[in-house]
Amino acid sequence: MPRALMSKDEVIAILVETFRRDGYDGASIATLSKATGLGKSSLYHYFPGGKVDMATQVLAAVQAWIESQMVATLTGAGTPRARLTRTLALISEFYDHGSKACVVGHLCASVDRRQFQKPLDRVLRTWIGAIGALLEEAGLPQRLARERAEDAVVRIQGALVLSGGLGDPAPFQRAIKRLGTDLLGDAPAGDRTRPGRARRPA
Amino acid sequence: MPRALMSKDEVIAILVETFRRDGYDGASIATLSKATGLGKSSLYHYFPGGKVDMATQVLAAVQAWIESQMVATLTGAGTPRARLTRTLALISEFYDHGSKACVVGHLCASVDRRQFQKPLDRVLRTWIGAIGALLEEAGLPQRLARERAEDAVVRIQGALVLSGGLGDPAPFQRAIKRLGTDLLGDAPAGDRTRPGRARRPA
DNA sequence: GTCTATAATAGGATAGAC
DNA sequence: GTCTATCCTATTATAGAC
Repeated sequence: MPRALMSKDEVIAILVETFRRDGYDGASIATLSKATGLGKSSLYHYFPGGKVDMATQVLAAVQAWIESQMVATLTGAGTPRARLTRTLALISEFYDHGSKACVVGHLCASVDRRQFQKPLDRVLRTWIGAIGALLEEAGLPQRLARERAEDAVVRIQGALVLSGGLGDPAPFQRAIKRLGTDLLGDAPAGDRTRPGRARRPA
Repeated sequence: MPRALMSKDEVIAILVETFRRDGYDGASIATLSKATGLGKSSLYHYFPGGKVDMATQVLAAVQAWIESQMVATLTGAGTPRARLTRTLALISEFYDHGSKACVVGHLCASVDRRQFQKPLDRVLRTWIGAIGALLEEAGLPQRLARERAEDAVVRIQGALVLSGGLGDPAPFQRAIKRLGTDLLGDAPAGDRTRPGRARRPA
């Protein structure tokens, strides 16, 4: 029996890249076969459930990435402000500064989304929760922290949609910049509670 | 020769609904045929260029809708604040308060998006421009008005992605609420310049 | 674990009758 | 303008050899 040409993790990494480029509905088995360099049968060996199975395992990989990389950055050394800045840089890097789409966003919009609803839910809630925890640690009341964390993910997803549609990464880059100034502001989004502060953190 | 069963506008309206439900890549000609009640050949009569043609004409319809309905609301009677509130209500209604996706967002993420890049660009820029014009009229400096208008569209798109992924309209509803308090705030998003104001407009 | 081959279906698009 | 019938390709998925 032939040895594996690549690890399953490597296969999944290529699936992520292909799904984020073509979308879930836009990527066919043939596309994914070419991208991975594996024949269709090899793909079905790894993912007996076909595309739904692939999406499920892709989501598990994203879940693991968030729980390691992103959480590590959010809970690492330095002030909350510094950690937030590093997290935004990590996120920006992850999306190639706005020129690559989000696999999670594509899965959210896919026809089959209900078939992997649970892991999709989990990824989104983990992501929002991780950012929310940092904001709370930074002193924001829980309710506000959670709301702003949701807003952060909303803006990242929306900015990627806009940048994708315009074929221009600038909207994404502006959104990341805005998050750097908005998330740790001392007032609820929309409420203004303190006098003139420049946008630079302390 | 048989008479038209429905006007082209009616056909396009059904295409919009089908694309927003299944996505552009997720909707097949057969799907669209069933949804409209027209045979494939009838669809190709209206849209000789197939799905790309459909998307182009759908975008033209959205363009017309924004230039009439949305602009009418944004430039109608009342204070900028009142008009913004009415516009957000209009938008919320349009997305069925978060339970229906955005056809423009789906087109932004589609594989064929470059084939209707121009009308897609135009719709997005018109949309952002219309909101920006109101914010400017309300007294915001042009640069800030344009940035916040972009942020508004970003947040609407992102919230629809999130609500779609979670199967829960609540994130969208919260995003609309946040826009009601954020867009006309007297400081740049992220800057805080005035003391304690409640979120209710004057 | 990987491949080629193949089945069965769904997809996009067209022809031609009415 | 609409339909049925059809074409051809692509697609999903499986079978079976190695």
